[in-house]
Amino acid sequence: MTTTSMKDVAKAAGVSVGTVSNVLNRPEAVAEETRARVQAAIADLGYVRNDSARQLRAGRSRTVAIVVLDVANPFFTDVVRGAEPLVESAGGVVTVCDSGEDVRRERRHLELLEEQRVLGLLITPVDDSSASWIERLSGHDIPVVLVDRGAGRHPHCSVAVDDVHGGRLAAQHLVERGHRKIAFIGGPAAIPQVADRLGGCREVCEESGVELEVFATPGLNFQAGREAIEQMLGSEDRPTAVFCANDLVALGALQGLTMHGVKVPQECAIVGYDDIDFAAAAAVPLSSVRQPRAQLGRTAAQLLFDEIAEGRDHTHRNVVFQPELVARASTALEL
Amino acid sequence: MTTTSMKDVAKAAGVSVGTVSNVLNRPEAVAEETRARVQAAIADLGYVRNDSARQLRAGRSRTVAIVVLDVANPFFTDVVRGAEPLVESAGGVVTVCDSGEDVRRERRHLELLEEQRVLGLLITPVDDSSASWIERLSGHDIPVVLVDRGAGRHPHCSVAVDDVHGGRLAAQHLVERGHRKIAFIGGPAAIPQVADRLGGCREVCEESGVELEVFATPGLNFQAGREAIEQMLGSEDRPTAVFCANDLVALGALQGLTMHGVKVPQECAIVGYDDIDFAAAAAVPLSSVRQPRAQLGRTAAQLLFDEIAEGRDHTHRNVVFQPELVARASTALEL
DNA sequence: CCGTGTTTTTGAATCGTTTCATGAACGGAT
DNA sequence: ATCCGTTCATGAAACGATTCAAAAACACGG
Repeated sequence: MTTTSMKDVAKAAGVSVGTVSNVLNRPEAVAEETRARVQAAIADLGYVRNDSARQLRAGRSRTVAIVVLDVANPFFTDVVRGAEPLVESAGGVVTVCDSGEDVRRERRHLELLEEQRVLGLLITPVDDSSASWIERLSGHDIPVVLVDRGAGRHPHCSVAVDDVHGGRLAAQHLVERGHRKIAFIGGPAAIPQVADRLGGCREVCEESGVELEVFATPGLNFQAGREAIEQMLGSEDRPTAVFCANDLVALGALQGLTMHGVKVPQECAIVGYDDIDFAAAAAVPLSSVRQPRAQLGRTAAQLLFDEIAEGRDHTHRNVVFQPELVARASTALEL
Repeated sequence: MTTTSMKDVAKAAGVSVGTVSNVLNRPEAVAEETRARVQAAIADLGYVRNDSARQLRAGRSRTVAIVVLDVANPFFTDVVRGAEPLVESAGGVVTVCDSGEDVRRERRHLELLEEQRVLGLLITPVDDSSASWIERLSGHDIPVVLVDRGAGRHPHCSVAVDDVHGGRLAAQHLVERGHRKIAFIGGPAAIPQVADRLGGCREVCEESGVELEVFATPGLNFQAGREAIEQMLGSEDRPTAVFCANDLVALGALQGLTMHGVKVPQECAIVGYDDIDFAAAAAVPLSSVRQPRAQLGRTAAQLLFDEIAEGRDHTHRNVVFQPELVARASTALEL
């Protein structure tokens, strides 16, 4: 009843454990006839390799962990999809961890991943407070690549999109459309992406003398967008356009506005961020700032394996992509 | 440079490894003063437990694996979200594997999970061909719970939703709305959920003499929905309503119809399946068959831990939930 | 039949924990 | 001083694979 080990297989095939191991790992190094005998024994006993033992010996697992802010956000699933093929073709396995924008959850994951001696880590940190934890991992020889986030002066590779520029694009677009009062919806402000997008937006507003009102949300999801709209509709001198920190928030905002009979874009325009697939399929197709999601993931994985390969004499690289604005109905000029 | 182990900690603290282990696992069993000394050494050396060694000794990992058809489908992320709290409160960890509706990918995951000696498995199998593989795992003492899928006569616990009934609900709704020719969009037909939903739909159509045309798709995503519409619009005597195997397909279909200037619901009604959050926020809010997603996940995890706890004398349970139809604009009667 | 070179196989050492039987240390009662 | 009961600490034996130096088996020319 207890699980069968290599020893059992060895006994059944009348060989030593070393030979069984060879059949599994370097079949070409064992004689045709022996190999067959061992393989028969394996099939017979239903033997399955024990990965813990393997890893213990190897000192490292084959797992690449990706820690994201929200697995339910299509943006991140696309990033993961971009990274997977590369990892798998390198013989690795991907494991996805959801921090849920919560520093404590993130830390729990990091602790666990370190105990598991993962091969590498791709992470979109919740905020700057994670920095020391992350450095701890890379200090323990676990290469780390920051995703959707510049490394700043942190000692890591990174793949990011210029969020300040993205924020500018969105704001410029709205200003060009003639809006004189804009709302920004998003939060928590500690999330760097949020801060940067807002920052870019604010720059443009100041440059062009447009009023900006900020509605902070506790998270970047559907729900948050809807609630922020409730708040916004309460205020007098309502903004004529909203820029949302991501598309989920924007979809929530859109639904909130629609529920209150506010016409989009005639009475209130919307710009989102990420250009997830659902954006184009929304009630009113959303204008959005597009990021190269899959490429973000692919490049991150690439940097990770480069770092692993180069070992000691590796120099960190920081790749920055430029976002672009996709204009759709939610910011169309009134007909 | 090499990782520090318990031995190093023991030496630094001037105790034996057994004691260090005790500090970590049963701190109350070691004297106050010693404990402090060991903990200081741990912090000093930056010691991190090696999980592989732990698992090797324990013979089991603490990981509960969830294998889903598509991580990007909000239906599944909600199921996962439902399961997570229970698993974590039991001291476990969740790992999500995406089979992408591909039997081969699914099998690769299963092989790996078996090698990892996971604590348990929650799986939505791609189709029936997985059955023998899955039984192999449970034969090796890894409890398995089927998710969103009845166990039939397979020896497992299961949590499912009555898809045949769901299909009936959708069709009935459309028939009541006066439609005389309905299209079903979805596939591959080998996926049981697809077959059942179509089956229920077909029953109702036959009972009420309504014509049914089936458009098979290679997958259950956005893209598939859009392509099926291209095909449907080509045919003469076009159906006046479509029932889609899930909401992603429905959203794709909606976009396809809109792009071709076909008005929803006036010229073509749509019913989706799953009632994901995006359904209500779609261009035309989607009518959909709702499943208790989170509860599905929660119950599955519950059954899994029950099985683990009961051990030898466990009897498999099969829970079936009933779906309900949520009517929205996409099937509203013409105004 | 021997020596030499090549191909296979062996088996002990190792990875880092946890567990557990054993022993040490100590206090208090006799 | 001795004995007993607690409370703590010890260290060796697993767990199951991989690795590698060394032994065994074989081939073949002389």
